[in-house]
Amino acid sequence: MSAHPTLQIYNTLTRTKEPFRTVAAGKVGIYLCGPTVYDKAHIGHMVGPVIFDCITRYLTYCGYDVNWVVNITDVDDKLINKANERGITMLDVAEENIKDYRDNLAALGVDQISHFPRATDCMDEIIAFIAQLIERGFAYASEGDVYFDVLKDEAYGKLSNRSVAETLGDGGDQAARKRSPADFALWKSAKPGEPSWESPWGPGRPGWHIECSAMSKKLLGETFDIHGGGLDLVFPHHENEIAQSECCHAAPMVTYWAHNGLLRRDPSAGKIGGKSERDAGADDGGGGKMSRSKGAGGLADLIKKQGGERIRFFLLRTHYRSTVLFSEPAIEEAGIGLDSFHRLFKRYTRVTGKDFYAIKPPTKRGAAARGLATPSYEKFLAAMDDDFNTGGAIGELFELARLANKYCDDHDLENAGKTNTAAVAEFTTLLTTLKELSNILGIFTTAPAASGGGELLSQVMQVVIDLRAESRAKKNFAVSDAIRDALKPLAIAIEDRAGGAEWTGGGDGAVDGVMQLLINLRATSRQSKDFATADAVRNRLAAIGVTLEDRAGGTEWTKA
RNA sequence: GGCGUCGUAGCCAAGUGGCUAAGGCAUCGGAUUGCAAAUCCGACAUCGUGGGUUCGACUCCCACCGACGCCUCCA
Repeated sequence: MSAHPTLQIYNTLTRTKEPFRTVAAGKVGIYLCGPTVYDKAHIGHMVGPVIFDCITRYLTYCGYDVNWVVNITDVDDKLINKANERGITMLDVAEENIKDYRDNLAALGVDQISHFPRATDCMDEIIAFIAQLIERGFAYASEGDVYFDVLKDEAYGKLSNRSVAETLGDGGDQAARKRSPADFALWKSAKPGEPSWESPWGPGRPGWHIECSAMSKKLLGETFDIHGGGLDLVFPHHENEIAQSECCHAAPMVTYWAHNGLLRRDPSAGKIGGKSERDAGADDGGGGKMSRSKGAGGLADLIKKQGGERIRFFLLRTHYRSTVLFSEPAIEEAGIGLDSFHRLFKRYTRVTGKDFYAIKPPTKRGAAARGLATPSYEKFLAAMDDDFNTGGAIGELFELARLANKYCDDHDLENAGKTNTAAVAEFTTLLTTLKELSNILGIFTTAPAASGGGELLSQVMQVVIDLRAESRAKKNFAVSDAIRDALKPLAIAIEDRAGGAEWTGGGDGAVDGVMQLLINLRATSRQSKDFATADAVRNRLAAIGVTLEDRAGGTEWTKA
């Protein structure tokens, strides 16, 4: 596959959208700055991985061979401090948080990463890189530290659009060792008791920026295609990376610098994990701010509560360069939209007897007969071509869902139209295209986890649905409606269909609730001398291994 | 202060120098349903304010107001 000229990518370096071209034909190298693993991840750490996962999927779909690297910074002051606080090693701190990070990525469906290098695994490359910078006159050793000589780099400041004069701070604690306050550390000498590595300049550890230059060179080469990260990394991190790599190689480091927007919790609270949160100190519960401790540990819990697909979908609704206001109600709202797709997938099964998640759509961009889906298909790709506009692309997914539902309605595919093979084929094409496009976004890749409550709930619900169907057949709507109403507080919804009722929802405690509903139904039936219904309840529960025992204080149920 | 980003309906959010400014949530009608749910159809925006450029701007330029980011660690 050759270049893809219709794709435009916004480049921070030029502050414009540019046509996409690659360093090597057909190949794309991507480097995304990953986390410093001194603590648990927060949702803001997922923005980059999710969008780059989509970018990788899309470029792969367009025929490129993508190599995507996400680094892990596992040596740093904060890790050392955290290890000391907790009385464990820096390595322990890193391992714990890397696991958390990777679990979170997996839950959000981020599975396209090719390499996951850790700074501590690349010490040789880092030291060699620093040595080369010294040799070429862009860095100098000073009292066991090594600094990058910013004044030697004429291009310094080009990414963040500032002059060296503007970057001059007070030089920090190590100012006395620097030639210029703007110089930054490539190697930091070890203080007593700190983890350290041997180097030509004495024992120490790498500065923050050098690992990315060394690791990207190792895995992607001196010049590669896309470098990503949060907008907050533009300066100083990425500016310094460019300085290091381009001075060392005398070649461009990256073609496109792509920075994602940051998450905020509240319109006035600043970015998540940002300054306003750190300054807030103890959690005062006010202002909608998320304290660092709460925010830092919250992602795994949030995923558990909301589900990874919802969070991914929520993040993808907005263009990646925008600021996103994050809140749980907003995620839940996104989930409501998602549910309408899940219902359509069940409808597909009712019509065709097949599983939506088992559909194998085309995996490469190209001409295929897409029938009624064609306009939306083209708009979807046009949106992705325009700087990976996932928000616009998702709009087309909803459009496809609407078309599919309408087609199903118009052709009565769940009933009489089921045998209309041409119509079913057209309907299938709509769903296949929906699968093809949602694969690019990495959503709807696997069926949602079964409702909480497990197998017993499914069995008991079947009993409830059967009983209700019989009531309806006898026009005994008082009973059938009472059942449906009683399920509502348990977060279980019933939908009546031509082929029988379907239920969704439930969760922890739902089994008890449903059982109580049946027990109550049996009691009221007995009161109204409807012994047929009362006995049916007991007998059918017995058939699934549940026995009812009437006691003085009420009826109890047990599962064999 | 310097350098940037942004301001589209009740909320979220695409997009365009000129036909009806996507889509989602919510709300209100209608079809359908025993009643619901689901689904479909329909209603719901003079695009922050004020100027300018233009035959024509929400889209380009300037100013102002407001929000946010970076300039120190940060995805």
